Amino acid sequence: MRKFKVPEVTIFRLSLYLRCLSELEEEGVEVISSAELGQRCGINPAQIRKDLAYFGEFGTRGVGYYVKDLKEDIKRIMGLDKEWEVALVGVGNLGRALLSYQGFKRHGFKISVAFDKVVDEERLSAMPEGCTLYHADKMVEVIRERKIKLAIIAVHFSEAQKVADVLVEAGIKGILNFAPVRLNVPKDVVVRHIDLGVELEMLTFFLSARIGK
Amino acid sequence: MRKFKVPEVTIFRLSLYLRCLSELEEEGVEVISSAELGQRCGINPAQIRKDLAYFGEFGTRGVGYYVKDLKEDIKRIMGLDKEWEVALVGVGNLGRALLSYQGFKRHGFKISVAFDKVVDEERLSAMPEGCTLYHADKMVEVIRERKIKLAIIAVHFSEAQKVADVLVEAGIKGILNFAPVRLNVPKDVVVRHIDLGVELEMLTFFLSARIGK
DNA sequence: CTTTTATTGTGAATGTACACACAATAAGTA
DNA sequence: TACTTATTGTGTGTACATTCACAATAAAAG
Ligand SMILES: NC(=O)c1ccc[n+]([C@@H]2O[C@H](COP(=O)([O-])OP(=O)(O)OC[C@H]3O[C@@H](n4cnc5c(N)ncnc54)[C@H](O)[C@@H]3O)[C@@H](O)[C@H]2O)c1
Ligand SMILES: NC(=O)c1ccc[n+]([C@@H]2O[C@H](COP(=O)([O-])OP(=O)(O)OC[C@H]3O[C@@H](n4cnc5c(N)ncnc54)[C@H](O)[C@@H]3O)[C@@H](O)[C@H]2O)c1
Repeated sequence: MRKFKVPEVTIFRLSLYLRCLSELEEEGVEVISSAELGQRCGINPAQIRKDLAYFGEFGTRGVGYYVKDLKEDIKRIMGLDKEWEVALVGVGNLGRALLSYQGFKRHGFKISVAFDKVVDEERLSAMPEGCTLYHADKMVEVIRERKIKLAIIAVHFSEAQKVADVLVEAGIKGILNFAPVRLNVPKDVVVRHIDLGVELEMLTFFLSARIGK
Repeated sequence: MRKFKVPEVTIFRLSLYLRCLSELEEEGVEVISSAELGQRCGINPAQIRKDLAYFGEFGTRGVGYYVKDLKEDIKRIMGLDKEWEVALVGVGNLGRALLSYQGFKRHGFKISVAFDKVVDEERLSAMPEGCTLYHADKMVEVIRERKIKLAIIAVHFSEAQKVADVLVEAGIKGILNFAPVRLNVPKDVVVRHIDLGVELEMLTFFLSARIGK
């Protein structure tokens, strides 16, 4: 599909461009130059053009980019031209917050199944419309059956690797992991870590360096 | 303080090394080579040595690094040799999950005050021991009084920039932002964004690219 | 149809990060 | 003390990412 290797930061930025384009569309802007777009999302215009160039030519010289078209193009590039079902594992404090998060929908994601090793009234009552809670034993069966490819891990860190292994067995290909552990998975499975400890520590580094300077 | 510019990824990795060293210490390992440490956290040994070299010489040639010492050194480098108080703004679904998160303590962070524009029984009952909930109007006053420098933003995205402005006024120097908005702050304030939408979209890109290939 | 204008797409230059490979050196051993 | 061994700290080359700068070109104006 792709001819050349695309840097990971480029994908990250495409996602930013997409959000920005959605906002522009809502504001009724129809055409935008890389210069203006760059201003809005704090990125060098040449960078934007280079990023897009990995995937083709989307602009019109002398004019700029048609907001609606570029948005559709980036969505297609990122595989966002369809809805993605997501499986959530771990319906604890964090899991319940994620279940109630409305932001996923806007991006085209839907948590349609959740798993926990405890299935009680407290957890069942946290399930929103259109999402079913299963016991963790059902993971492989349900995920295979529904052909779900994306999962979120929100269990205690001591369980995270075990859960990841089961998810891989069930055919999951992308994992968003909130547990503070680097997961070990086959290389056809992509993992992204969200690590609050690390993020806060990076903040204190910059603060200390600044104050100490 | 620092002579040369340190890359951001280096800081990120220091935090990983730190976690790994804590684990090693618990396992009773006293000395470790960059080769072994690299193996454990999936990073090239030369990279580890380069990262450390930004800040001095911590190892012993022919031997390796003393786990306890290196851990203390990295903690000091990152400003983690003291406890940091953190202010949380927004005690909604996400905010409550964060309040109940035990992981912060291990890193030396403590959410000691929380703010919301709604102060009701539901939110008050979510406050753990040692953390007080105030009305959002009190932000500047309380944060100044307690000299808090770190804050977490967990309010609706439409409120995030306003909240950030108030936090800056109150003297906050580091912000962890969960709202899907790029915050505008003075350049002596550091912001880290946690953006679930972007993370999930990056996953779908890699999945689509792989499936389409 | 030709000229002007604006803005893309991209080669080349610069800057940054990574990995290799080895000299420097500390500790252990004879 | 001299020799051996292990492993760090770092100079150097390579790969990757960003920015600059401009030729290519589409649309608008004359
Ligand atoms: N709470 C937060 O704000 C927060 C923030 C960042 C990271 N995290 C991380 O997210 C993870 C979850 O945090 P939490 O606060 O929700 O914890 P929690 O203890 O409230 O919830 C964990 C849930 O996972 C379930 N579980 C445990 N093992 C399981 C298994 N093998 N299979 C299925 N379900 C299982 C438990 O029954 C529980 O419902 C932890 O690793 C934590 O470090 C939490
Ligand atoms: N819920 C999640 O799992 C999740 C995940 C990722 C990101 N986010 C983001 O985190 C933010 C919070 O999400 P949530 O689900 O907790 O929303 P929420 O609506 O449950 O909570 C928001 C809270 O902020 C308070 N608030 C609003 N404006 C305020 C202000 N100006 N000052 C003080 N308090 C204010 C509200 O009273 C409410 O208690 C959102 O921006 C969301 O996009 C949430």
